[in-house]
Amino acid sequence: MSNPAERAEKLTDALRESGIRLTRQRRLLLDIVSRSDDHPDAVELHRRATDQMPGISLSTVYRTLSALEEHGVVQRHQFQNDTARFEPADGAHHDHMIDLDSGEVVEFHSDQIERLQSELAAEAGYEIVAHRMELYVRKIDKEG
Amino acid sequence: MSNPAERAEKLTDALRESGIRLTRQRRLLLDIVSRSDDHPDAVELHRRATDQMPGISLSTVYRTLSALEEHGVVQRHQFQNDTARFEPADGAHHDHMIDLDSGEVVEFHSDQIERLQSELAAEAGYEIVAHRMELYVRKIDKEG
DNA sequence: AACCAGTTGCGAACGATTTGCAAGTACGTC
DNA sequence: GACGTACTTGCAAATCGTTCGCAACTGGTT
Ligand SMILES: [Mn+2]
Ligand SMILES: [Mn+2]
Ligand SMILES: [Zn+2]
Ligand SMILES: [Zn+2]
Repeated sequence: MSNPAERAEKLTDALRESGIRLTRQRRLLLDIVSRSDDHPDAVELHRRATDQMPGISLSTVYRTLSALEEHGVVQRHQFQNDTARFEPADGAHHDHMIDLDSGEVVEFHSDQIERLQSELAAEAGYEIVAHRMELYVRKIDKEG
Repeated sequence: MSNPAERAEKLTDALRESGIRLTRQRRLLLDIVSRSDDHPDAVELHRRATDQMPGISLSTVYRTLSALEEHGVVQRHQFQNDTARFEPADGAHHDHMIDLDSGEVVEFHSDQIERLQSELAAEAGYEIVAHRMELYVRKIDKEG
């Protein structure tokens, strides 16, 4: 939908309008998260941030990620037995497959599943506020 | 599939065969979990166990639940922002809807979704080892 | 009845995340 | 461009669900 640079810019604009104070730390983290496509966790984001801002604290990373999440520009995912992972929240909704061997996270989407989920909820008298679907997978072995 | 009594008995048999030692604490917890249909967490199970065995420790509850999980007679679920919840693992696979207002957990199953999940994984070159699907829902408001 | 590896209760440790607080800073106002 | 203040930061300590070390205990076997 957008390259990392405009993605970060778009998110910065969204933030400025929401009245949140744009500190150096927040700008940096927003930029780093926007450019990431690998669902990093807080410690990894702190590591990346430290390259450009040596003194930044892990607390600030956590606080900033929570703030960015509240303002809807970042999404948090809590996969099984793992630390929370983050990604920019600009794209369309999608779910995740986690490769158990490599740890790689693959994104996917199925309109059909989403529709069925809504129907099943409706049948039970509910509307869906949020959902989570994760497939823990292994590469299919092509060898004999 | 089975009433709580035979359910507990069936699970006890499965355990005995697996060589695990059947202590009073394990028998009690196995019985309590088998009779539960509300996905209790460790603290709640400890509370229920204490009624019949005042001295039982929370550590033992946690250790026992892990043991029962390893032996395949109990299943653990980690819903969003919540402690781990447990249920007997004798029935067929199902997924969960969590009522955000009441906390109630509703079970559901869709062959069609399960099939689509496998197809999507296969398309990406993967086979599913495990998956998790949770719908966080609210009762549909019938009022104007 | 004796044996002993597995299990328990207790308290301490763990680890990811959050929080209190004093010092620092963004940003609207003059 | 400096000022004032409410918001933010870095640090260290707290939190909290869960796990772990260890000495005492016990299930199941001989
Ligand atoms: Mn993603
Ligand atoms: Mn269930
Ligand atoms: Zn989805
Ligand atoms: Zn399922």
